[in-house]
Parts: sequence; C-alpha cells; structure tokens
Amino acid sequence: MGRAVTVVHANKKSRVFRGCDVAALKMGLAGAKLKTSRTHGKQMLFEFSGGCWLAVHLGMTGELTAKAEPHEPGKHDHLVLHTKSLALVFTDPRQFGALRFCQGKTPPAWWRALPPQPMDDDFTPERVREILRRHTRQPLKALLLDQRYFPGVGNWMADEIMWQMKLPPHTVARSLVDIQVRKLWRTVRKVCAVALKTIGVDWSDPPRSWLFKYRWARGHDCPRCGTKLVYETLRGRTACWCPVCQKSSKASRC
DNA sequence: CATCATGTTATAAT
DNA sequence: CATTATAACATGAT
Repeated sequence: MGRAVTVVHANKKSRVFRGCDVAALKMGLAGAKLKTSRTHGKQMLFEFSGGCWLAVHLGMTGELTAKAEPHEPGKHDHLVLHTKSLALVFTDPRQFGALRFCQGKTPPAWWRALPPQPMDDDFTPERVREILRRHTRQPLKALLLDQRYFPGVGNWMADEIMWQMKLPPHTVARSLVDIQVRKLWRTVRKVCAVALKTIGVDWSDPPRSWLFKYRWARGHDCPRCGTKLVYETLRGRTACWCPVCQKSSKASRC
C-alpha cells in the first residue's frame, strides 16, 4: 500500500539506539513498507511488512518528521528511512529519545504489557486508589510523572492536573481521601482528553483559563487568582504552582 | 560562564 | 523484597 523503504541510514553509535540491534533494524526495514501505527502514552509503534516493528520515544527533544527527498542527514539525524519521495527522519540533539526494533507476528511482548492509559476503560478510580496506596509517601506530582501509572502525562500535564486539583505538587499520596482520589481520576482524564483534542490534533492551545500557557516562563500570575506563580524543583523537575489556589486543606477536598 | 529544558533509568539508600 | 531519592545522560537556548 505505502511506499517501500529504499535506504536505511542509522547512526549506530547514537545513544538513541541503546539496547537496539541496529544491524537487524537495517536488515529488516530495508525494502519494507509501513503497515500500521499506534501510540501508547509517549510512545509510538510502527509495523512494517515482514513482521518488523519500530518503536519510537521522542524523549524531550526528539522529533519525527517527513522530509522531501533527497534528504541530507543533519548532525542529529539518528535514523532516516528513505523512500522514493519522502524520508522519515528521527532527529534528537539530546539523545534522550529511544528507538527499538523487534520482529514477530504481533506487537512485541513489552508493548502488549503496557499499563492502561488514562482514557482506557480499565483506567479506573480503583486503579488510581491502588497506585496511591502503593506509594503513600510520594509527592503526588512525582507519581503523576510515573509512566507505569499515568502513561503520557508529562511535566506540564502534571502541573496542570495539580493546579486543577487545587493541591500543591508536594502533597503526599497518603493524604488523599476517597473523594479526592475520584477527583484525581477525573482530572487526569479531563486534562488528557482536552490535550488530545487540542494539542494532539493541530497543536492548538488548551483553554486560556488553564495553567498551561503561564507555566512555561517565570514571572506569570496564576490565571485563577492573580498570585505570582511559584517555580521550584521537585524530583529534579520544575514544578510550577500557585501558592494561594493550591493549598492542602479540607477546603480543596471538593 | 551559569542555568535551564515537553524525560527516563541505573544505582544507591531507606 | 518494596519503595524512595538522586545522578547521569548530551546538547542547545537564554
């Protein structure tokens, strides 16, 4: 159906190929055609003819683009799948991204074993409650960034969820009462659903009433109460939050 | 020159 | 063993 890959250019030395058999990848993808694609959280999986599977994680600075041929490989182009008219290019200056190659009739076992995504039916309030029970002392924001539990949720989404929950990022998992667990479940799904419908479709912004557009650079005010937003480091990541709106108290348990 | 960045993971410490 | 905390990874932008 699609065009066949003519030439595979892979920078074998690149860190993005850690744990990946680059020789098998080149062998498998040469001459192959793209059959299907799917996503899970931050990952993508492409099925090629001949039972070849290519998994892509963009990390922080990874980028997957289609370029017109002839494409000259750039400094940080780690994988280029050439076809007659277009080249699929994986670029990543920081090399935090990852590429994996597998072969088989079905998606690789590790892919099939991925956890429920927030929009799935089996992502339930009970599951969220169990996650919190398992990690009682974790700051809630740190848990939200854990891809085993909230696949797809990254730093801005975690900040957004905490802001919409009206809880500070360092709120410990243990402190949530049942009604808050349910609210957390609802908020995670809400933020994911809106993100997928806006950014996920055409890179348009989520509602201006959200924290989203104010969290990227310092110096902004909380769009809800006008207080100067606070930026601090939690588990090595920047957490942006409103010290007035986001208070751990009974007042926010609704 | 110093700091920061849409992320994950190996390893160390409880 | 289970859970939690941190450093490291590699580069560009400010």
